[in-house]
Amino acid sequence: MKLTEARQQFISSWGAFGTHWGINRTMAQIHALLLVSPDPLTQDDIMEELNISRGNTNMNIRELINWGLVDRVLITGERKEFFSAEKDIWKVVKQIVKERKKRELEPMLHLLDRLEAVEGDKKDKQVKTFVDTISSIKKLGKQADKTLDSMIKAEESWFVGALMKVFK
Amino acid sequence: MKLTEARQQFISSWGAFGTHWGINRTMAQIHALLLVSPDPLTQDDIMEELNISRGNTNMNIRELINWGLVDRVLITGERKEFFSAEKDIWKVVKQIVKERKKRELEPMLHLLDRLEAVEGDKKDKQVKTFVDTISSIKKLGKQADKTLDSMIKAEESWFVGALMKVFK
DNA sequence: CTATATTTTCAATAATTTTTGAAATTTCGA
DNA sequence: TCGAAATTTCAAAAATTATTGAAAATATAG
Repeated sequence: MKLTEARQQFISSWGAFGTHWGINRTMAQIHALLLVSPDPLTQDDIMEELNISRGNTNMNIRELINWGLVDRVLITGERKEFFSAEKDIWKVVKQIVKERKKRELEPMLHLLDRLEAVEGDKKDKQVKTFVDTISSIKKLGKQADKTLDSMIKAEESWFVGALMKVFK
Repeated sequence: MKLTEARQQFISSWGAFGTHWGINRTMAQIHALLLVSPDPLTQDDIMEELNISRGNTNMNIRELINWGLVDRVLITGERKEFFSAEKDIWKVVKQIVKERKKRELEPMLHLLDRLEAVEGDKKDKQVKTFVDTISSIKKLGKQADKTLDSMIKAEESWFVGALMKVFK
């Protein structure tokens, strides 16, 4: 397979992959493009390569910057802004975990705290099932929260080596 | 907070949560409803409780059954089908991990295998960056794959206790 | 400061995904 | 086997989400 074709396949699959994870196709494609680009790209480079409009490109680049996955790069002598993606995949994963934990897991845990305190008699089957369900989700969620915190702090080499031993 | 309100909040939040994970709102809401229902429900119960159409209800129940999160339950003396959700949250998480691994991670790893074999001179910066990116994603992906395999086999009690020690 | 290049915004449009509801099919008791 | 109840299907409509493109805002060179 030729490089051009391989790049296209990667970009398109990364885009499709993203949609399964609540990330829009274009954002994932821009990310993929920057991942396989040795040098920083401008907005125009990205527009041209992916055949998307200026507005779309701009919005999604900014979103990637918000996620901490892409950086603005200043190149001396150039007026335009350049963009480059973090290439260390372990850092990328940790960054995504960190953001999603903050945006989704933590608010969910706070909600569960409030819901667990529902009024009513625990002998009522409805109440009991509700409280039991909420409690068990909360318990697992809190555990996941702690585990992810540790993961965010961990080194890849450590992760790759040590985790396998634990999970036997 | 009253039970009715708490249930509604849970169902609605679980639905919103799902949309961030590529699961449609209704499917997540049906799942939430079944999670907090002590007894199995019929399609009509679900339609009424969530105010959704018969077709929508039917399709999403079927999808939940495909995911292995909901079971058809036969109740003697009743003609209608009843549905109930797996209540053990650890089993639910393992089931979701198992399915997503099969549907998303594994195909992605196969693609990466093919893409890694791109033609071209590794001294070419474009080629080198491409291959390096693909390789590092593949490496982490394979590691995640193994780790998830072990997790799928693990007991919750073990997970909760032991994992924390590892992640310091 | 001015002119121009560049970036950002956002209302309108397009594309995609979800939902409906009625018709077709299947199931099962009598 | 028949007929009513239950389930499934799926084309059309609605809702949601993504994309465009042009105008506004901003930044910078001269």
